[in-house]
Amino acid sequence: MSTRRGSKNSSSQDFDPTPSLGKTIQRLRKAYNMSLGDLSEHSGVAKSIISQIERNETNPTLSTVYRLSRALDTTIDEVLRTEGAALFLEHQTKSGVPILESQDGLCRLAIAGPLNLVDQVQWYDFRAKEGGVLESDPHPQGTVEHLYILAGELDVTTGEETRRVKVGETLRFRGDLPHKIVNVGAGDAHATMMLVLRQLGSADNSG
Amino acid sequence: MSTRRGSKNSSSQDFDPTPSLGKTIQRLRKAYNMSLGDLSEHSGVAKSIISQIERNETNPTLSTVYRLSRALDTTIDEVLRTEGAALFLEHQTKSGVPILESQDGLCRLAIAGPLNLVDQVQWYDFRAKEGGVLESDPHPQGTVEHLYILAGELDVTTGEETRRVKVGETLRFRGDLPHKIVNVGAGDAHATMMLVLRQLGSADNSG
DNA sequence: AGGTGTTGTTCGTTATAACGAACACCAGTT
DNA sequence: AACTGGTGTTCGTTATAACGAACAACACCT
Repeated sequence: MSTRRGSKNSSSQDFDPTPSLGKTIQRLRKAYNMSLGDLSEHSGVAKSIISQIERNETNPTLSTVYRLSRALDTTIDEVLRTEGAALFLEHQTKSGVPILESQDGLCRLAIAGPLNLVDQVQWYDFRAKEGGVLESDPHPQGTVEHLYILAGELDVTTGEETRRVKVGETLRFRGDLPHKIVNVGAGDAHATMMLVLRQLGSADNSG
Repeated sequence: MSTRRGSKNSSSQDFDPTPSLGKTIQRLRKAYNMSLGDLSEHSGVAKSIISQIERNETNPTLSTVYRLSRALDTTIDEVLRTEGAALFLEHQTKSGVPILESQDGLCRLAIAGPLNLVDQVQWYDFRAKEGGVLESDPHPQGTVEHLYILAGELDVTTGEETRRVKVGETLRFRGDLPHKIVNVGAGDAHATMMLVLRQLGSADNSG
């Protein structure tokens, strides 16, 4: 009944406490556009360990998970939460920040802006492979979305209207409606996306 | 103290990831009336380790925390949740099972019945030191509470009415009202308490 | 092509989490 | 009082989580 005796590949006896942990860490890391080295430096955890954790090859310590969680701006229990695997789009949250990522790798939306501004403005790096589609649920009322195309060609549909945008162009549209972005160009598409949230109080950023 | 050997910058990121973990584990263990040995056997974790975890003298592995969580009929999530320390009564939940315990040790309500019947009947071992008071919020509509006194003398107040019960007596009263049990005897009091929940559908124990 | 910087992985070493057995402690019993 | 069965703690050993450095795989330059 030894749990740890030969546990290398003995994944049968006591099944993985958190089968999704590795995947979750990796998803968050990528969503923040961090390399293993970045995350290592930022969290204080050796990158070799992070690599192993992501591949579920080790059985991390609480302190390790904790440090990673902090570096990823979330909490231990968020990270450990065994959420059902996402189908196409999944969105993590914590402070309401959507981190979108397509499972098949067609699209990725990575957080680019500073985390502490998350309540006012959210700033993403959007990349889509050929044919990639990103569908978004409506953001909060009053949200305005800006899209600046760095590469490729996109169709943006918001509400009933569709617009085509190319490299160098900027599109500004309502983010509080369901919207969809399709990479209609020949290769990869790349854009900077900014969400400006409606300011409610406006006086709340002290301290 | 240090998380590990000379860590990068052992400044702020080093504080205990889960200062409450040890306390939580211990509280749950005691609430289930388990000894370290019992929990060890039930969870597969060495009792020496459990002891150290409870005293926050080690930095457990996820798998360890996981096994403990399972044995305590809860999830890693619940166990790690940094809840504010309880004042007088605190109640853990998971499946709705109240585990009541007085911080100062005057009263303790320990789960006695099998966990899988938790939806139909909850069965506790109640102990109170001299002067101990247990106040309960109302249980779900239709709940009937039974109290069988094993030792001591208690005053039970439910709604507006108060009854005094002594050794050997049984009291049956509505549990869906706020109620209070006071140890009015000279020494410790001891009773078996059973909550019979109102059966709603009765067809829901498949899984 | 051959650097050059990046990525993630592998590898040997060290610190330590987990283990089991021995220990100390206390309450009940004879 | 000594004994007994239970509690929680300690102690030496073993397996391994975490580490850093060396490695490999890939892209991007010049």
